[in-house]
Amino acid sequence: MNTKIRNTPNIVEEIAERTGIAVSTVYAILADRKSCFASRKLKERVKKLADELGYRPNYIAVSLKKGKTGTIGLIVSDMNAETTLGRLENMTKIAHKDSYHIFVACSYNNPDLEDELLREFYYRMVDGIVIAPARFGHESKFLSKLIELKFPIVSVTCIENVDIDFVSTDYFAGGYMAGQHLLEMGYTKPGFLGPEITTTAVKERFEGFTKVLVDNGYKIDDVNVVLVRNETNQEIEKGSDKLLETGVDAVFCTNDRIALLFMKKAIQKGKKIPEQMGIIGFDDTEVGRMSLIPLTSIRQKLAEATTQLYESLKKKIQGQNQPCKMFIKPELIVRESTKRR
Amino acid sequence: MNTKIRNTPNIVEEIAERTGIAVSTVYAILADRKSCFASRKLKERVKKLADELGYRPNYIAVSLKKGKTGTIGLIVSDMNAETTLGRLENMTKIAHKDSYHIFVACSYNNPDLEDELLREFYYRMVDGIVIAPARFGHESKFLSKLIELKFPIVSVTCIENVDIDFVSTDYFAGGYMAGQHLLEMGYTKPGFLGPEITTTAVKERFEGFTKVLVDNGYKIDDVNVVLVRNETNQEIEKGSDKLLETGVDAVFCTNDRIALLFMKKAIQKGKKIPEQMGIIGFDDTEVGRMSLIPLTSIRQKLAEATTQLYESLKKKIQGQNQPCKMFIKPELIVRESTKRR
DNA sequence: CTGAAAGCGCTTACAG
DNA sequence: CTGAAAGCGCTTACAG
Repeated sequence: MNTKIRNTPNIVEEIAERTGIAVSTVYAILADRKSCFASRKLKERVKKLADELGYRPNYIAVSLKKGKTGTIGLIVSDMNAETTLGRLENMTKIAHKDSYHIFVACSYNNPDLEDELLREFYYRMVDGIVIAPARFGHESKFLSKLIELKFPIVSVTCIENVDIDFVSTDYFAGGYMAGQHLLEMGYTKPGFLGPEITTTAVKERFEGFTKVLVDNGYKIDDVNVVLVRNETNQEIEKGSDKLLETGVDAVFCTNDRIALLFMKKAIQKGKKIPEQMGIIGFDDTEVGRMSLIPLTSIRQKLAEATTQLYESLKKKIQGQNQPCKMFIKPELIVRESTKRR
Repeated sequence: MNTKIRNTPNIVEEIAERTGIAVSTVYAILADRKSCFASRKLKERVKKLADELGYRPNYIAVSLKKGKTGTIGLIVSDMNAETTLGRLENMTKIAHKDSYHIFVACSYNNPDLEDELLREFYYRMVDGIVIAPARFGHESKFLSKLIELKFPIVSVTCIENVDIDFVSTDYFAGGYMAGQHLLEMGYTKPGFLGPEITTTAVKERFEGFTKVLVDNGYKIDDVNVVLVRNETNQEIEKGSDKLLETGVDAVFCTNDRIALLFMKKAIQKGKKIPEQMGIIGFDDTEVGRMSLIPLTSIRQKLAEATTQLYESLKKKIQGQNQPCKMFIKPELIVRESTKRR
């Protein structure tokens, strides 16, 4: 009975045969095991043969033996945002130092797909998972199950009703900073433009923004707010028109793209920027930086957040499960679009 | 002698014990093997137990057995470009349909790091590799070795002196289309702005561009060309000034970012766009689309290219090694920055 | 139809 | 110091 169906010729066996030593000795030599006292000459011969025959240690076999795959799964929620690429870059860079490799998959904000991806990563035996959660519908059963199993998993945002560790941008602080900056620049009728408030990240931007206005003597009713149904250009442009009609002299938009579309509309209506209209976005993306009138924005500290997140995940993988719920304040990047003074 | 050091309790063994059947029968049931004629009741009991005990098939063990890991390594050359994210998105999406998962790593255009990443992917037993090659210095020994070994690997660009299969944008055609468009719009003094020509992708853009001008009666010497040392804002702005001084009335830039920086300079110098100055970029990125004066550009057909590349790779993984060297024509996207007529 | 056995390519503990 | 053996968790071919 020979059930041996090799995918490749076994090079280690061949080396053992050719040199007349045991297979396990070959392994010992190739792994530079210190308890291996083969002669220097023999060691060299083995290594040379290995090189000639194109030997590569089978990482899969090692993984099976060690119970660790040296692999981290990253689930992002969309593939458009510059922040996604930033997170990915930071994560691969940091993790590579510890010889981790990164699987990437995207949920497209679809909770069902997210659930499936979590399952797949889990079955593929990744050592840990970093998730940028889908925006809606987090009754994800599998996510809860992973947490219950104490599987190493961390999130880039806080998830409502789910006890997951996270390192998130402090969106409330971001909204507060945006509003404060507009007031400091001397604008007196600040407005808000964004999508309907269905996510915590947007809700907190909004609440931070209104908070600073209230702190400065505004009444909530005095603040002009336009929420658009979705973030298509068309909807945003309609929303911009609507907000412009209210007579605002400054606006905080929930992201840079929305801010730039608003800017275009404002200019079309004859507004001078920043003199007659201050505009501030969120995320500090290249579109804002490259704009003919460079955009003031709130920058998330992605590198710092990713590092913290990674360290937390690494500890979990190593079996130390310290809770980690952390918010990181973003920073204000002042550019032309708000420089009234 | 007990060398059994489990990482986890073996759930399959436990199920076998509890139900009084053999381990291999449990596997047969869990895999829904058709040659398995256990009673329906037994099957259900086994599956329920598996569920309760949190059984997951160990993908690593399966991989070891099958000699395939269901994994593709993607090496990108930088983490800034929108095209990188586009490729990544397309690749994960397509590959996921065949249950492949994607490892992502970045060479940062560093050939040594690229070499290392190729090695790592190879050792990690990925089934295939997709590479966006580092821009310079392709004497990469390991890449050549992989090709020699007929390891499944494909590239997003043609690599000089390396016999690798690829699906690339036809940059020459792109340059040609750009020049043709400027002429058709009635511009008469077209110029070129880009980095020093050290890569094929830039060289071909340039050659396509000059070709169409020559085809239309221009002499090479009549074409104003400014090449900048590197792509920092500062260098590009200096280059823009220099090109503006030559009296060009239109310019083809090797990418959208350069085009927008040039646009800003041209506007500062009082040029009306597109009336007095036509500007065309490359890559059709969001910065160009979102610009106050939307940018005409050349769009790479990334989705199509990635699909072709994936299909070629898949065949290689399956053992059919058909050569695949393919150029895909990009498309012209006309926006405001060249609409003179 | 069921189940014991061999094997995927390694590592580890241990007998000689 | 070397090497045979057992095991990681699965699958496959085959004996009963």
